[in-house]
Amino acid sequence: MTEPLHNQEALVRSEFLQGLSAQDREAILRAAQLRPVARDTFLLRQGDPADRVYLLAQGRLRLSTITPDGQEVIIRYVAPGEGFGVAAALKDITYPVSIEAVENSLVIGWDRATFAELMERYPRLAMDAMRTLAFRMREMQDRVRELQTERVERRIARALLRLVQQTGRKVETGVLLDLPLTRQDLAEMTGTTLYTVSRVLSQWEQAGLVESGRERVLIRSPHGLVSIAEDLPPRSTPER
Amino acid sequence: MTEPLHNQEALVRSEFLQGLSAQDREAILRAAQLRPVARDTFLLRQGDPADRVYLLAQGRLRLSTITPDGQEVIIRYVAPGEGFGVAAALKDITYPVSIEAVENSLVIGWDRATFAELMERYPRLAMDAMRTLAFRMREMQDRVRELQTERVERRIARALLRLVQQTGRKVETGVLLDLPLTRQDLAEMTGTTLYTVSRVLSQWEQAGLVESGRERVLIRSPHGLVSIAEDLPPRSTPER
DNA sequence: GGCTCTATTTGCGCCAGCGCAAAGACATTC
DNA sequence: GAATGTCTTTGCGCTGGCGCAAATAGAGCC
Repeated sequence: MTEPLHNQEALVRSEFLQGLSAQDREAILRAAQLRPVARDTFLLRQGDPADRVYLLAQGRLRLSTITPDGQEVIIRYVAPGEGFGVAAALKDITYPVSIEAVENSLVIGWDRATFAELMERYPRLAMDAMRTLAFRMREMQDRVRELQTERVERRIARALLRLVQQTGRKVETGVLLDLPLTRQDLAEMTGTTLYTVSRVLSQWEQAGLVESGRERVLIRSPHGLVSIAEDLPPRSTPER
Repeated sequence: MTEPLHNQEALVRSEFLQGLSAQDREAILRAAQLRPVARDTFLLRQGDPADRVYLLAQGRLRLSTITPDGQEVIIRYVAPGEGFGVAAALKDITYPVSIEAVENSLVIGWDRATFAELMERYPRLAMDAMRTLAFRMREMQDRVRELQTERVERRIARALLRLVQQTGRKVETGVLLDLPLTRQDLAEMTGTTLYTVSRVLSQWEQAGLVESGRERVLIRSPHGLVSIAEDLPPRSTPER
């Protein structure tokens, strides 16, 4: 957490630093601290004092909450260029999620006061942060709608499609989700159990839609998943 | 939507206008337009261009989305002093929810450009708006966690307790939810059906926890609901 | 008071999805 | 390359909650 940083690819194109000149962006980044987070270790834990705002430079993070009785819920995955901890540092005393690296990662962070100063000095930064929050808000709203109105199969399809957007890597036979992803992970993203996820994936594999293995999912037919996620009945889905 | 406004009780104490001097607050309010919304009419519809930021002065609003196949989901109720439309006006082209008055209401609104200017002139306003967004974010996150991990009965208990916080009116025999609230509404807030809500309420009525009628719920024992919402098993709730 | 409309309740049958259990498939380590 | 640990699959039985249908209860209107 020592030396400064300026023009990493992911940071330049970050949602966070959009409307800013290269110069301002550099100034903002110089005020940040770097910190590597090794795979399978936690950057911070739910309940820790929320004193920093972060941006992911490299790698992949998972934000999750755990209920008192030990059930985990994955709030979202973070890809390079995305910010996190904004809402918490703004409003809460403590972080509401635990943050774990699912790959070796590099995060940059500002302490709360510094970030506040920066927002004051660079109103565009404040705007970007707000826009980011607004965007996350909208995503969460959609997720609530999904959880309340859609069946498990459809939710899983949507979750995969979202991951395709965020981290899909095109290969010869389809799109590979470029992160280690267990059945349990998918269950925690969609509000079901690892058993049901496994059964659904098996079924899709039969149908030639996906190809999945240990901690690995390859989507052979994104279009097929879309037709499950949307409404086009792939099979005998009764009217509802 | 004509004459200005300054010091309504609810507005002075609004989450939106917290860190501001009475003077600044007044200036901000003067830049807004007033608009009454009669009970059971819509202020705006999902899909309308998101060109305004609002604050509720009086009454009660319901924000909801509807799925293509006609299922409705209630995102939240708005109480006096609360802002809404912030995220949409910031980021989206169109509003993602429809907004209906469940009581005769009075809203004040700024157009997007004016609000942006105000935020620039009064950084505290920007901070408050951000803090509000962050707070909503957190609420939505909690709701997702609930939907994924908790059973229907518990979700209904939580929804009622939230309403108690927001709109509970203390009466002799308990706390009355001071808004017209159907079983269908509760179902749309908690991701279940009006049938299940009805059954659960009947059961609670038997147990003396609530007293409910047509579009009306009175909580006789908030404490009893809490013990359902939390973990203390009220009866023979098996371990998990 | 009677009519109409909407909200509520409850019996009943059904099924999507849960979760245990046990077996099988990969990876990793030494 | 054998052993260990984790992840995945699938059979099986069960149940929470759904949703139709039909009866009942309020509330407002004339």
